[in-house]
Amino acid sequence: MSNIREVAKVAGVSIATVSRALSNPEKVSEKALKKVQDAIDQIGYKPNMLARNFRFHRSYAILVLVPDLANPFFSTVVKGIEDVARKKGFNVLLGDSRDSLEREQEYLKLIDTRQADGVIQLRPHREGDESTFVGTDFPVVNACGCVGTPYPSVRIDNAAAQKTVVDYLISLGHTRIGAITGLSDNAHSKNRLKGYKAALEQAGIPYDDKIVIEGDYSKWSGLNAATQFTHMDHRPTAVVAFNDQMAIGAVKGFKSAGLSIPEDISVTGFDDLEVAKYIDPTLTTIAQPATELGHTAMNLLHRMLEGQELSQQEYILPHEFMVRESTAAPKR
Amino acid sequence: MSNIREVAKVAGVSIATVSRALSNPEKVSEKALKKVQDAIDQIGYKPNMLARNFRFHRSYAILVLVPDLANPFFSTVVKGIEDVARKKGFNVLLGDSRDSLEREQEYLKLIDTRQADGVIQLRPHREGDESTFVGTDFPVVNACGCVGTPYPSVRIDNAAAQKTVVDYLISLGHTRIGAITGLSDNAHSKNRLKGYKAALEQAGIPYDDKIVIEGDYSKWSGLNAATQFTHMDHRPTAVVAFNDQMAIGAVKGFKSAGLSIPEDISVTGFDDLEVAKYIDPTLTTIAQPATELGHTAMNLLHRMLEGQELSQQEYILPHEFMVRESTAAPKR
DNA sequence: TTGAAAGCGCTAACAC
DNA sequence: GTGTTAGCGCTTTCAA
Repeated sequence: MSNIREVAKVAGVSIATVSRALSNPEKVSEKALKKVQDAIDQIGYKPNMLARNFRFHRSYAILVLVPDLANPFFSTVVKGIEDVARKKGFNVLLGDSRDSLEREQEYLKLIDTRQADGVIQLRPHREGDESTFVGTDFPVVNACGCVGTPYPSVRIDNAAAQKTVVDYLISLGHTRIGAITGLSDNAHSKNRLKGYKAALEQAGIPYDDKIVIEGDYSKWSGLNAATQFTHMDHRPTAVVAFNDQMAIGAVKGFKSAGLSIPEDISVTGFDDLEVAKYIDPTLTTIAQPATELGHTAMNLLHRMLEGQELSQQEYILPHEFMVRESTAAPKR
Repeated sequence: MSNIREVAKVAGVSIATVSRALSNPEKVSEKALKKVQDAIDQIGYKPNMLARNFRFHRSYAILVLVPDLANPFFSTVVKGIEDVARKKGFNVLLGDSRDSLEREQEYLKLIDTRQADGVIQLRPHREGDESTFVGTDFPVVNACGCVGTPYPSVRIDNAAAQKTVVDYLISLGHTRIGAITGLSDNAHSKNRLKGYKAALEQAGIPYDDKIVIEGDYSKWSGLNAATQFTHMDHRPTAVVAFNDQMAIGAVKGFKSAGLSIPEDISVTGFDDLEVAKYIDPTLTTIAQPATELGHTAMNLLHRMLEGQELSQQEYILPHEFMVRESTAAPKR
């Protein structure tokens, strides 16, 4: 493999001139520039970025920690991140943590060993994260997290979004509204639950934890929850799932039990996966701006990497409430 | 940031000893090893992999070129790749090409500049690829491609799989079977079409290109194709979509037109996305072993990177035919 | 078993 | 505008 020295020899200049021709062409004479260019073309020289990065103590790679790449919501965010990473000259290192702190730690070693310059975390901040993510010497930004993240973050207002959904159901006449949450210690779940409760309270509907079932954001857990709802004496007339995957599972569960949606029971989701428009019935849900979340996160991280100050710590992107076929007024 | 020299000083040994203690501990005396270990602990030394990789002329990263990360099939394959990459000590660099050759070229520069050691390509080989992927000095493996890939590859037998589907429909009594293909120059599409034609021919059913509609693997194109089918005079009684996304779109299209599935028309997919089990009706489809495709691809690439010879060029993994609710005998 | 020293490819003072 | 040279952190020959 050719190197800068070889180019210098062929061009009849010094390696410094070659280096400058590549990085600061304005500091090199026309004539030298041409000689260097010709030499490069002639021997097919490609700069060794490994050496360059080593010199700069920078990997020009960022680590994206994603809980589950197979979830289309996350993969869309990652696409957004990658978009702008490319433009800024950064590579994206993939870290699918499977929601395991241990695997996450494993990936974070890439930072210690200089193989990544910064991190974008795609899960809500947790209590125990203080030691690993806060006050560290590497830049971290959180995308699609929650209120109260102690480092720069970009997200939607989860509580407000979920409240909108429940407000709407109440406006349709529902008074017994169930929920399928995420795991109880999941911050998203807590926030969305807050919105759910706020809507109920505002309408004077008492909170009943018997119709709040814990899921884990998987389709299967949604199906499972639906089955539990169908066996209840005083079954809800509407169920809000805290993400689309569980909503899809719930729809299947209710249908399998012989219920019609939305006639017998309304169902809502959260995320607005592409498939939400295709299932039957189409899903009423909250659209998160997945791509923009990714764009913004990477832009923030890039600014941090450049040593710029951020004007805000928290960026809240607008969500959209998508009313579709899976919701209707309760039967009377 | 601490370096090996600092460790050496604290430990009272030479940097060579520290280096050896780290990479070849068996070549260092017990005593020295302990001194080094203590020093490392004391100053919290972490080796600089940027320097190490530079020395070895290796990035220990592999580039995964994926046509569309938002497609759950691909993201699952990528998860599989990442699984074993991690275990082998390789990082995964993400390259979402959006099916654009230009973006792909852009990513391949990572190879020229030594930022990636090899490539896994997740799309079928094309004619024009000869120059970029064949006879190059970097290792490439193709995953989920097609027959006739001129470099190591792992895939299923697309033609046979699609033939199984059509055979099954014929066995149910269908004689007018439509198809929703991928883009006409897509090799997967060509292969699956081959299986489709083979099944028809075997059953003595003439091929009719009026009921073969070109899609682009997106849900939308499936929906679109279904609309076209519903407007036909002599409408098919079954439609095979060449992937699940288009099948999902087609199901929606047919339902919107007032048709029942499978009573009025049978629909099949290809891939077996998780959601195929959840939509209504559940989708009859071909299950590709997405995770295993990823595992195998990375294992192959790793062997190539280690300079080992591969015993085969082509690895064919078993697929599975999943019969679900979206197919039934035609009405008579 | 250990240490001294060269060198991987590149950049950036510094001197001319 | 250009060249010489030191050095980034690490591994590895070679010699002791």
